[in-house]
Amino acid sequence: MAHKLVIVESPAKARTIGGYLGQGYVVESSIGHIRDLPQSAADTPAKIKDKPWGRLAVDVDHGFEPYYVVPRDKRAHISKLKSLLKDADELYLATDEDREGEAIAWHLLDELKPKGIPVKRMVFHEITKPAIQAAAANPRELDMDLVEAQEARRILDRLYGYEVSPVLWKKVMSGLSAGRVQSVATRLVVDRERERMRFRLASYWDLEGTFDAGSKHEQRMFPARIHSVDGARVARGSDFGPDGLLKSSAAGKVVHLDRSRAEALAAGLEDTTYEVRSVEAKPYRRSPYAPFRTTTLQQEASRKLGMSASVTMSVAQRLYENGFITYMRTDSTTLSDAAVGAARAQVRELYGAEYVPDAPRVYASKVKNAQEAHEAIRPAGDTFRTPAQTGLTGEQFRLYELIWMRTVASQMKDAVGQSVTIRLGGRAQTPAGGPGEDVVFSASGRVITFHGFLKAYVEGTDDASTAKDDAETRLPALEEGDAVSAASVTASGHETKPPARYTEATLIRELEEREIGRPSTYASIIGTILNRGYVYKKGTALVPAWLAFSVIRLLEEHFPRQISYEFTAQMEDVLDEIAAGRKERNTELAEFYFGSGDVEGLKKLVDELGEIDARELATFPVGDAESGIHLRVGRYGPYLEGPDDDGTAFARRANVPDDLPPDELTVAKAKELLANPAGEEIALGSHPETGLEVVAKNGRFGPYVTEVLPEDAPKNAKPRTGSLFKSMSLDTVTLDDAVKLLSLPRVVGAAEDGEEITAQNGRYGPYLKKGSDSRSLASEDQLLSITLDEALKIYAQPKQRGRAAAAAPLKELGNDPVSGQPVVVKAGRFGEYVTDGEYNATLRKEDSVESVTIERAAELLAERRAKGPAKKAAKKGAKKTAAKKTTKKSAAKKTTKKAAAKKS
DNA sequence: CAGTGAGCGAGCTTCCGCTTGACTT
Repeated sequence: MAHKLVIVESPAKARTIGGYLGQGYVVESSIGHIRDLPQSAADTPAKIKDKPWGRLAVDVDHGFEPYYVVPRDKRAHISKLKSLLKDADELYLATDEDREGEAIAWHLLDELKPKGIPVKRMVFHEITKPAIQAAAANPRELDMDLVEAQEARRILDRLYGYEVSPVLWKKVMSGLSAGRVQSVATRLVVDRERERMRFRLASYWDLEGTFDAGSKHEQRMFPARIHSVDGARVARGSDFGPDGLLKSSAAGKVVHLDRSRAEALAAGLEDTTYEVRSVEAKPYRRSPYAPFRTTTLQQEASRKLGMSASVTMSVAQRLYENGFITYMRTDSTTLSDAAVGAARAQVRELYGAEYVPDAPRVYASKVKNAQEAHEAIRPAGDTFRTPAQTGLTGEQFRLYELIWMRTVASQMKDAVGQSVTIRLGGRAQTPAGGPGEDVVFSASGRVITFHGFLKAYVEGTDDASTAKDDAETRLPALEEGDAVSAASVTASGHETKPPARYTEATLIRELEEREIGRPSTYASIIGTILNRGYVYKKGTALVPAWLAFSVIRLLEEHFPRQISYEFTAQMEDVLDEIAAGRKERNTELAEFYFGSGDVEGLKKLVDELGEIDARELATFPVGDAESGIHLRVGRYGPYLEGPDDDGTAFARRANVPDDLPPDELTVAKAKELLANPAGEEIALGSHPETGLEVVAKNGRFGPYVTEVLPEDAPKNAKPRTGSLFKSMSLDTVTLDDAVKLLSLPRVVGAAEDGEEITAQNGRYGPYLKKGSDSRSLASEDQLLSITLDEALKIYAQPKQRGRAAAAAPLKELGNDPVSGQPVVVKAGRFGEYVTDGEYNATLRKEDSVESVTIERAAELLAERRAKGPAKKAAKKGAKKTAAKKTTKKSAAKKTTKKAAAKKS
């Protein structure tokens, strides 16, 4: 029997909706996007691979046409949808009503290609039976402007990521990445660390007193803090800037107490009695927090349950799939009518009718670019289950409880009370007993008379020193003119603190406020910058690695527009214009990529990067220039360079521990590190012949042994060194081993022509050397054991071309149909490959030595041949090769040439 | 960051946003 096929995005949603729509409908899910730009070279169709823009899969020269593929893991699912469509007499595309959802609907249409049946776009914002039935009855058309906006977003992100990342590979390190979102996230963390590094603390003092209101008062003792001296307010932390100086707004108006002044004042106040100068009472009122959206859930789960963003999301996913909560990736704080009713009913039941506001509370979204395709995150259903009724346990229980409490509290009355500020005045005495300064103390209190929502839910704080919303401080009921005595007055010192590092939760909140990233990606953004090594966690704090300083500096200097904090927000505005049909996708992409007017295009920036000095980029002064110390980010991590004992500039080096936060690398710390360079030295004993101390260390090229030269050795004398053999390790190496290693290079003997043959270890392993003629050895042990006879035998052989003893083929396949040459599979430096003697072709991911046949090999070789001979390919491939070789140095010429070639 | 001689077969890394997979006893 024919049915109507409804496609939504999520399987869990499909199940629920299926129940609401009933017979005649088949509800399936797309499981998110079904097509995308190819993610890697392996997924890129052969027909576009060789195009100049093949790597991008976007034809930048012809209308930015994207080339989409169905990812491997989605193919089976697409087949399933197609077969369901065969028996359908109507297709409803019911993906989310936002930019991405509209695009998914269009991709479904374009991929499934329904024939001769009506196709409708169905949208809803809450999953309740009436909402779904109404949506099915009132479909609309696909909004192609919205789809265009999504494509623009997708293509822009691709161009940004896939053009800028390779710049980093060339200039900083292979495998790095840049992107619209991750780079700004990294920049936030780096900028915060820079603030901390620039920060200078200020110290200031004040007086804290405990006062006694007298026996009439039930609440007798209360604390107060100094407020002013002779009418001038006493400086507090917020009066100081990050430079450690009083802010200009405070200068001249406040009095900055130092220790001696504060202590003198305290002493002068010993016998003082005070009078109440003023009592100021203000009503206190607090409204409930909005129901959870993705970011606020992540923050509270972090503060209260100690869950990382990714753990929170996976626990929430399980709750969602099992029908306990609504969808967890949302930027909306809206509750459906049913949810509001359920929350209010629950409030009445649990706390009583006096806690239920007269009218339901409505929460408008605070998020500017909110797409509002879903509800807030709340308990599922038309009536809420209490946590105890769910039968949940562990993390799921705790997260459900959090969501439930927050939702219920959001439909409760305000908390009300009073806040009171009391000022007490008294006169200090000078040491001589004369009248000193007039001193005012201030005490503040808060009393909550009706807790309202706070009874159910109090938001956590990121900073332990911040008072929670339900914190109360009671003060005695004093009146102006009352006399008060001090039980104690003490001077206390304080220091300003640098701005705190971001945590996962606070970084996510910052990104959301700046409209960067989406609910489905917040958790993974953190994962990306951690995985790339840009940032690491110290406790819950996110600390930037020096690598991030290098990368961000490059981006700031060469891609200022793209890395700006405003970039995404501006992009969102443009996308909205495209969605509204007021701007063109291609015009905007062209401006971004090729530039226009004042806007410099991305392509030009990338093409003209030749002059970037990678060394300069990775060098950071420690302290000011006078310190003579700088930090370098090398391939093996950060290291310091500073003056050696003779004062030679930057001659001494030392590693920087991986876990030393950048703001802790002070000049003093750097000097300490430079004074104790290198890693651990393992003393092996003294050399039986030279008497010199022999040590083993880990170095740039791996573990090695070396001698320690005496203090009085000539300055240019160099200690002998030798790499450990692969069979040895630092833990087990003996003095005996070390002596042998230090004896290398070993003179094996003289050849017939009188030239000396030596055996030594080198970059490519053990080898023999006779003048400029070298031969590889099979094993390191031969360095110590090979005899002159054996060496001469090796030299009697003609020099091996290529890899020394050509390894035996892994498999013989037969003859190639084209060249007629025998084809074999071999293992090489870059993996397994097939060769016919002239051409070599690496096996692809889908191939294996076992599975490869002569037919497959012929195919690979034919592909390889099509690219031309290895050496002749130099013309076309030279630039490519150059690019790779220059990873460590400069790629100046290569990029500009490429630019010229592409322009034509 | 210890300084050590060749010649030779590359291909790939990467973006942001949607959404769940899962090879086993």
